[in-house]
Amino acid sequence: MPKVIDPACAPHDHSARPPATFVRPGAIERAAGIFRAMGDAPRLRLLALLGQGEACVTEIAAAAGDDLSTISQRLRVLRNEGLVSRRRNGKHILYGLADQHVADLLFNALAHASEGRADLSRLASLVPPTNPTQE
Amino acid sequence: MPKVIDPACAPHDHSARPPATFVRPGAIERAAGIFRAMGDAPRLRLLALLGQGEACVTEIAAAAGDDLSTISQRLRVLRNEGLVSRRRNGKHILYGLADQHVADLLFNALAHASEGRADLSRLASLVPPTNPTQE
DNA sequence: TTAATAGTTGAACAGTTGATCAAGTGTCCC
DNA sequence: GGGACACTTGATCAACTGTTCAACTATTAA
Repeated sequence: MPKVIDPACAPHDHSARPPATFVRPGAIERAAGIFRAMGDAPRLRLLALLGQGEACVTEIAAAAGDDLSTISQRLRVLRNEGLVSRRRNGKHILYGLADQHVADLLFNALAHASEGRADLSRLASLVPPTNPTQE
Repeated sequence: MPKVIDPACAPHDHSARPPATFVRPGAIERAAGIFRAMGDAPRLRLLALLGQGEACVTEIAAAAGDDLSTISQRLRVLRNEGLVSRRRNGKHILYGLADQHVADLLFNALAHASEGRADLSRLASLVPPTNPTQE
């Protein structure tokens, strides 16, 4: 039997550790908000769609097979966390990913989610290296 | 007033777009699960703590000022999504970040959350380039 | 102005989730 | 074995979240 070197909670000291507030508390809360907004499959699918380019609400609703109102509510959540951009074009309102950071986050997560069982090269097309929201 | 070039939903065609299933559906669901697990401030703070190195439950509970049971429940959620590693050391169970991917995700999110108003150099110490769970 | 299209917002309801407590398992030491 | 310590698990309950429906605002075209 492998004897444990230290009887207690060995290699690290039990009390001489810097407090959890190593990173400013506000950042944690904001990051959690961002994750919470992305932590819903329909909403994440919506973001993935926007990763392919801008789209108006009607278009998104058609692609998702959902109600306009439902899509609008989902977009509101994403917008509240600053994850999507919004601009008007006539009668339509075009949504897109807010910035490259969001695209990176999305890509990273999908890469992790597909780890070891899907070819990541397919994911690359989701978020091209150039800015997805060209203007 | 700037006249709109196209009367309808201009620059992109309204129906000639590949379906949202550009990335396999399972990956979206898993990624959403990961985000959901990280989308809670106490849980994210816990992950940030583990980013500094392994820790046992008692230690985490002390740092967070929370109940053992509460911490255990939070760890269960994170473990269900494969975000943390677990190994026994005598009476204690040491938790850590599951892999570098999780660390990257964490770092990326905190970087985005602090965008433009905090120096990111501080965050770098949270997730060192070397693997945080040395064995 | 009126009608039609496009989207947002508020309320209500069902489903989910997180904290807490009590009871359980596993490991160490005597 | 027995007791102490270190967790885990199941149940309960309050709080939150997502969807739906109805009513509302905004833009365009006639």
